[in-house]
Amino acid sequence: MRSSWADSVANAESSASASRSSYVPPHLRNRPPSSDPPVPSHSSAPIAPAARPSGYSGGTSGGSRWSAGSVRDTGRFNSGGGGWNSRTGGWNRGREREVNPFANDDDKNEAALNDQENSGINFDAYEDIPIETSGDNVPAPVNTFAEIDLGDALNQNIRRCKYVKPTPVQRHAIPISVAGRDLMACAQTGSGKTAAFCFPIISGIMKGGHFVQKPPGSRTSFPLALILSPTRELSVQIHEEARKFAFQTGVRVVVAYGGAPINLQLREMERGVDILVATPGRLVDLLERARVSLQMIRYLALDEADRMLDMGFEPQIRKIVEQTDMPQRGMRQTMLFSATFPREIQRLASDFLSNYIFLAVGRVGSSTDLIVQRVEYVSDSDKRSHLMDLLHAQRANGAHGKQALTLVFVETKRGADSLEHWLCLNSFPATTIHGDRTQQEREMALRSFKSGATPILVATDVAARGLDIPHVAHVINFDLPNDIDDYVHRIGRTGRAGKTGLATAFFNENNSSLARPLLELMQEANQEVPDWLSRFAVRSLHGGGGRNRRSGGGARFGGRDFRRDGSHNRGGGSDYYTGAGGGAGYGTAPAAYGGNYGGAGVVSAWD
DNA sequence: AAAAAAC
Repeated sequence: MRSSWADSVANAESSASASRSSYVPPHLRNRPPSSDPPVPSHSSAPIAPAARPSGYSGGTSGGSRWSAGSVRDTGRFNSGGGGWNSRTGGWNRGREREVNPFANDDDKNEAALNDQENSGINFDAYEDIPIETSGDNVPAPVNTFAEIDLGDALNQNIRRCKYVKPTPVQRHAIPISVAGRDLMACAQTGSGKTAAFCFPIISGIMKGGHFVQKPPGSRTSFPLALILSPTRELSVQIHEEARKFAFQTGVRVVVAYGGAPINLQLREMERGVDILVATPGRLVDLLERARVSLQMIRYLALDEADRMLDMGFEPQIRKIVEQTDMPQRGMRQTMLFSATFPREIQRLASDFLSNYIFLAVGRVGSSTDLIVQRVEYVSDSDKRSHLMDLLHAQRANGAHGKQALTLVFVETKRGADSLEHWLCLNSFPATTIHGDRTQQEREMALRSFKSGATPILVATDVAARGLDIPHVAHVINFDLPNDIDDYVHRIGRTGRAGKTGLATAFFNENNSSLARPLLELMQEANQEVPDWLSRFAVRSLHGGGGRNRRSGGGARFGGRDFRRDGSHNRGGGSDYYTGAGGGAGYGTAPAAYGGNYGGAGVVSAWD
C-alpha cells in the first residue's frame, strides 16, 4: 500500500480543506495557491505516511520507540486518540495534514543545481576556518551527518534539503547539543546555524518519550522546545527551516509573532506544538493568556542571542526565562547562537546557562574576504545622487538586463520611506521594510525583493540580522550604524553561503566614532582601506571617542570566551579551558583571536 | 539616538 508523494500531498490538501478553513502559515499567506506546486522534485524519496522509516536507527525493529511514527504513539501526543497535543485527531490524520514544506523549493532548484545543491554552501570557502571551543569535556566534532545518530526521519530530511556534509558550525555544535550540553555559539548565520540547533532539538524530542497529560478542557499548550528570535521575519524563516527538518517526524513546529492574527496562531498551537518559534512580545502575550506554558521546555534556543540580551530585549527575555514556569537552567538545555557576542552580553547570557561550552567558528584575518568592502566618503547631501550613480552602474553591469538585488540600509524608518519614495520617483523599482509598516507590508516587501520584482530594498536594522536572502549582490550602508556589530550583521546579508558579495558604505563626519572599529574590521578582512579613513580613525581617538569600543576594542572574526578573561573568576577558572575538543587541524590559539585588540570587547564570527 | 518587540 505504497502511495506516491504526490498522492499524500494531495490527500493532505484535500483533508486540510475538508475540515475547517485550511490553515495557511503566515509565511505562505498572500501567495497564489499555484505557487505551491504539489509535486516535489525529489522524486527519488517519496515518503508516504505508510512508507515511513520503521526504525530510528535503521534497524528492522519496527516497534522502536525512536521511530518517527511511534513518536505519536508515546501517549504524550496521542493518548487514546485524544492526546493533548493532537486535539484534532490521531497522528495519522495530523500526518496527512502536514503540508509539504519542500514544495516551494521547486522554484529554487534551477539555481541550486550548480552549487552545493539547496544548501548553497560553498564548502571550499570554509576550508580553513579556525575553531575555538572552551568548557568542560567538549565533545569531539564530527565530519559527517552519519556519525551523529539523528534518526532516520531526520536524516531523510537532511537528504531532502540536499545537505551533503555538515558545515563547520554544525560539525561542532551538533555533537555538543546532542550530548545534552549548554552552548554559546558564535557563528555565521548563512553557514547553517539554524540547522545546528534544530537537528539536536528535533532528534532529542523524537528520542525522549514524554507522557505528560494535558488537563482535559485546557487550552494551554506545552511546547518542549522554544526558539526565540528578535524579528518577526527571522522567526518566520526559522519556522520554515525547522518545518523542513521536522517533516514527517511527528514533531510539530509552530510559529507565533506579533502583527499577525493571533487566532490562527492559537489554532495551530491547539493542534499541538512541540517546537515553538516566537518573537518575545507575542510569547509574553500568550503566556499572560495562559495559552502557553513553558513547564515542559527541555530546549531553549536564542537566535541572535546578543541582540536578545541587549537593553531593548533583556527584560522580556529575563521574564520569559526566569519568571515563568520554565525549568531552571541545568534542568533544560540552553543554546545561544549569534555572530557577534560582546563580552558584557556573554556575562549576561551566562545567567541562562549551566556549565556551558563556548564555541566560536571564525576565520582569522581573512574572514570576510568573500565580501568586498568599500568605504566612500559621501556627505549627507550627496548621498542620494551617489546612490543613484551606484545603482546605474550596477544596472549596466547586471546580468540579463536585470537589476542585481541591492539592500540599502538607512538609519530611520522615516528615512527608509523617504528614500524609497525618491527611488521610485527616479524609476528604480524599490520597496522598504521597517517597523512602522504593517506586518503584511513587511512580508510583502521581503517577498517582492527576494523574487526580484523590486530588486532594491530599503531597510532599517529590522533586516540587519539573520535573514537569509539568496542572491543579494550588494549591501549599501546609505547610513552607517553607530555600532560595528550592526555593520557586521548588515554586510553579512551578502556574501553568504560561500558566495561573494559587495558592501559599500557611505561615510562622513557623522560616522567618526565608527572609523576605528571599521578600520580594524576592514584591515583584518584584508580590505583596502582609504587613507582618509585612517585619518578619521586617528582623529577619533583624540576626540574623546571610544564609545563604540565597548570596553576596549573588538576582537573580531573569531571567538573568545569571556570566561577566559582574568577578571572573571568563576569556580576556579582553568577548568573551563580544556581546549579544542579534538578538533584535529584546528588550533585553539586563543592569542590569534583578537590578540591585537586588547582581548576585550566584541566577539564575532563574521556574520 | 534608533530600531525592534503585543494588543
